[in-house]
Amino acid sequence: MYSPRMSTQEQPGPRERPGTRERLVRGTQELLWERGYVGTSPKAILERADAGQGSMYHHFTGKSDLALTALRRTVRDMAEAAEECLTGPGTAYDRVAAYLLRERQVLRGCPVGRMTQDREVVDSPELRAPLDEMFGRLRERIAEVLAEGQRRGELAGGLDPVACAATVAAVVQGGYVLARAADDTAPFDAAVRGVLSLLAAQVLPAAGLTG
Amino acid sequence: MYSPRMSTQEQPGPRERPGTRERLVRGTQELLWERGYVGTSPKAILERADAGQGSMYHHFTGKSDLALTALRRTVRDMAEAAEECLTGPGTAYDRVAAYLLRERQVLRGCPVGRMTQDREVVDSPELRAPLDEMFGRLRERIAEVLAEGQRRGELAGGLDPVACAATVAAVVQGGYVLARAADDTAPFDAAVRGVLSLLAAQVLPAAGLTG
DNA sequence: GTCTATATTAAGATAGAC
DNA sequence: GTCTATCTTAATATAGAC
Repeated sequence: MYSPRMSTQEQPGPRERPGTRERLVRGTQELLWERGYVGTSPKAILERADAGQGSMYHHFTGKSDLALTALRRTVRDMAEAAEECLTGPGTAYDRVAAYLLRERQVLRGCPVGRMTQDREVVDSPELRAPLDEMFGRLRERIAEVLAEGQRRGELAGGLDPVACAATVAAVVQGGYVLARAADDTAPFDAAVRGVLSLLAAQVLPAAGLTG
Repeated sequence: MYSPRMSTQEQPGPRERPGTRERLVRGTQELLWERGYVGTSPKAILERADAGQGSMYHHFTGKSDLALTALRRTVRDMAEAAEECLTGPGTAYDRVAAYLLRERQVLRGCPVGRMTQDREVVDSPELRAPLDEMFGRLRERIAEVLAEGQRRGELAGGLDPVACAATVAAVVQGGYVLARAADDTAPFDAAVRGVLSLLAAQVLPAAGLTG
């Protein structure tokens, strides 16, 4: 029974038009990023996905169900991008810097962080869970990288990996806020530059020159 | 012609019930904080202010006009609170620490920063202006405090006051995001602790012991 | 200045045909 | 699986009485 439709795990390449369900998810991802949960109406989703009312309520129980699916997808994508920076080559400082300096659409804000400003999202344990897990995991990974840097003698022993990991994650999220308020990426870049200079002061001299 | 009504600059004490206009502004401040701009309906405002439709459209041209008034008020209040910390006693580090550690309702988020996630706010030059001015002024003031600390020999000369000021402001705004995602104030506190420890490493030893 | 209608559009979901 | 009604409630604003 061949079918051109892909499974529910559909991940088509850019060449062919995705199925209706996939278009609904992707359209919702975009709209949640642009307008948040309250600002995203089923009507707007259907228009963007080029689908009818019936399709949405066939594949999902309603707006919150669809939003949950979209949010999980977005979180997965963001977590992968962060992990790539943090597992890259170089010292602990290099890897944290790679995360801080990675390409971002700063004025559009963070697709995940944005959701924390939505009452209906944070008030729903199900919708908040993906956010919680992503930011929790992110802070853990940064803390691990920093702690590893200490063990390798790259970073000062006095540095608190858990606290500084939260600082690094907060600088990114807060940088988005400052940039959007200014309608200018400069505050984001300045905030990143500032925390990097403070971290650089924790880098021990000549640690790698023994090899 | 005596009238019990106060002027348009009404600032009544806590004892007497404010006028209708004032109740509308305060109710809108609360709702914008809780639900953002899109999530705040005229109906909800009127219920909270215990006013009728007519009152709102008598005092204001509509939702955006009332929101602008409320937003300006909120911004003014926040700016005053920040300024109080930054002009307080002690070293530059002490004053920045006072700002970072001041009492906040972390899980409710920042009433000003929250607005940057609202499409209709950042897309409106008029509504975005108060946010822009407040965060711009905040970063300026922190930068001034840090630069003054350098001149006084309290802080390392290598520190970049403008960049680090953005970092400090971003840590607060990002701390809110992380805390709301976790439904726990711990990430906020950790982020503040982290940036304070990094700043403490920039404090020059024994600067004040010469007196 | 404040109130109660009223109007218009959208949000969010359901029913049932195809 | 998808479509087009249809439904109910809310958002936002106007009109005009008091």
